[in-house]
Amino acid sequence: MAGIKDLARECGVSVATVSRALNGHPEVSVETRRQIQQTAERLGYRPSQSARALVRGRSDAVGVLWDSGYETVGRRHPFLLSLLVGIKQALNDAGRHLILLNVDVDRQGPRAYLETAREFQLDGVIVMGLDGHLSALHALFESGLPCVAVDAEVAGPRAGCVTSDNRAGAVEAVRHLHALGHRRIATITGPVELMPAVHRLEGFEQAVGELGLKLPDAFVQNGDFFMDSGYACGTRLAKLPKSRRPTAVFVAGDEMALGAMHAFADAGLDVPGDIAVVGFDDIEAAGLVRPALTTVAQDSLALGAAAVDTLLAFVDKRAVDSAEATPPITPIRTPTRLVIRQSCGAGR
Amino acid sequence: MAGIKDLARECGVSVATVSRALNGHPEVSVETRRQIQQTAERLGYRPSQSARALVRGRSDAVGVLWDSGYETVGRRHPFLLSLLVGIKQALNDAGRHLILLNVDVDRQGPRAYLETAREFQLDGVIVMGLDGHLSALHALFESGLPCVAVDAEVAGPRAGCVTSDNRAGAVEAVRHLHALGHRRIATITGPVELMPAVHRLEGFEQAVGELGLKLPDAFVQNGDFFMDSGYACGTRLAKLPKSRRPTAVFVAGDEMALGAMHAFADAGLDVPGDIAVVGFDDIEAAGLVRPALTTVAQDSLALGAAAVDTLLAFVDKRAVDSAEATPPITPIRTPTRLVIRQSCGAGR
DNA sequence: CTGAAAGCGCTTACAG
DNA sequence: CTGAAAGCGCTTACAG
Repeated sequence: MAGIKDLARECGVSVATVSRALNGHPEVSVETRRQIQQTAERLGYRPSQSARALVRGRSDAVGVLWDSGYETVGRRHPFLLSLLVGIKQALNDAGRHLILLNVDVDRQGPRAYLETAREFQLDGVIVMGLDGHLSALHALFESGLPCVAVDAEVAGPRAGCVTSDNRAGAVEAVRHLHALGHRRIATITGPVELMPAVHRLEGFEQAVGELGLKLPDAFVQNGDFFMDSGYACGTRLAKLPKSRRPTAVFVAGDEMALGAMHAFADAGLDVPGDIAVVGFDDIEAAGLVRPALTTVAQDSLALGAAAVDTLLAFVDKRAVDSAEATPPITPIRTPTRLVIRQSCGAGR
Repeated sequence: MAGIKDLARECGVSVATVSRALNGHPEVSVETRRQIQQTAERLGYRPSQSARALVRGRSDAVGVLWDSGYETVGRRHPFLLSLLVGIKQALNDAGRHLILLNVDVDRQGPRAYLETAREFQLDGVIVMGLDGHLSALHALFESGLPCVAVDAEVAGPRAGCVTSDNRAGAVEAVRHLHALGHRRIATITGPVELMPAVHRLEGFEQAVGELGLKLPDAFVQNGDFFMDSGYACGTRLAKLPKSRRPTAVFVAGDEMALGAMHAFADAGLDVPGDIAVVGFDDIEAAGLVRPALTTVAQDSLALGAAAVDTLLAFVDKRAVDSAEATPPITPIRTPTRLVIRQSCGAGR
């Protein structure tokens, strides 16, 4: 309610001095600053964010772009929601708020993301749960507005990417299965157009190669990260004659892993007795099912923090030489952690 | 990039006319409006939200307040995240964006919620996952700023409350168990200071009473909505001598229900053979465990929509007679739906 | 139906 | 160290 004028009058100084005092400018005398701060506290004064953003040309707010596709089926992708919590926490620590953008590219045209960001004078945008290849995103990344994509490769003058270390996570999972004695290890992949799915598959193949294991074609089944596809892939694996059936499966996502476990149960296979299962993500359900799912946990808090740190680094680095060629972006990689439960036969 | 001046120059009209045309004022000639709209489209013009908010005194944005307590353990409360999706969808339909507020009452003082809302000139605030008794919330609700709490009773001149019909949901669950032949039905409650927990317990007691069932003290076990408490309560029920043990349990939250199911398994009891279980919420894991959990589903999309509708109704009704006594608020109730799976012994 | 002008609440050169 | 003034990009009475 109280504006800067009221505060200035109350303190007997000009609005300029109030502004300086509250924004930490060094020229203000200690005494004056203290009085202004106290009075501001007493009156419950808060500067109008609109006025501030208008005059400064920036809002100190960060936008989060979040695929409507996943939204509609919200509960289907619990990892994204955990990630949102991680992002929010990190933004909180940075003293910023978060705007959840509602952008409909189909209706508002291909520049909608960028236009919306400008409309709010956002400091930057974090993109999650979106396929990085979308042309509408290109306009955003190439605009020079700071942006960070989670789990998607992007290019642009002030664009970055953060992701879990999916390759290393997959390698660790396979090695774990190998250490438990498994030699016939299959995988169920995510959709191969998505970066995390690709990296998890690469890690799987790398580890299998390094360990000198055979990899028949049937051992690579393609899913889409959702449970039903895991069930379908699991059914196909279960149908293999016993001598050619894997004794363990690395599944690139927990929801698919749970689907596969159901398929195995329905096919009369015991998990982990007949077939061991390791998932990826560590969604809540992983710890709630029985046998509990061994899985490669993503650290959503760390990932959110990495996204925010990366973004704010771009924000600070305003004076980028925009003529300079955009370098290929190396994604920041957050470590994963193997959570051993029962589905691999090791825990208890 | 392009401001209203550029657009005005391009169209050969004044900025006032541009503003009117784009804001749908009726005085603008059809021809002029069309030209302005097309040019705006072509230039990718978007009005500055800051300038707009500053001059209009409102931002067209809605804030969401979300307890940091739950955040820290984010994954622990999947229902809140589903609800957030519901809210976002509804706000999307209303053409508004959503600001996720980061407010630290401990650090910023008891008026922090309200001050933050004013700072952003929010149209209103939706509060979720917070105990409505917090004194810091009182200041918010009583301020006259439109606000809606989900699952908490509140009072204030422009304050509302939405919730699932927890009583009816509980009644339906108990009747379902009764129809399956159960006569010894216990419950595991949520924390009794929270409205949903209270209503679910009331619904349970009401149904048990109407059906003429006995309710020994041991049949009401108090949990806290989290899994471990469900396990503890389940263990206590399992330890009852068989003749005094319930044959069915209505659990006021899915996470506790899953905990209870584990307790029963560990005690050598078969679900649903020895004891049937019905949960509440329908979190993702409910459909992923085996036996799959029968549960009273909350409709998070409908609940989010109800919250937004209620809030926007307050926003439109600016001219409230603030002298008028604040009426007790009747919460809007969203219907629940019993999802029958295997844990109650009915499905398959 | 349209334009010129005031003003929303701030921040920031520019003087002193 | 402080103040008077300009200006950020809009909307809206007020005239015409």
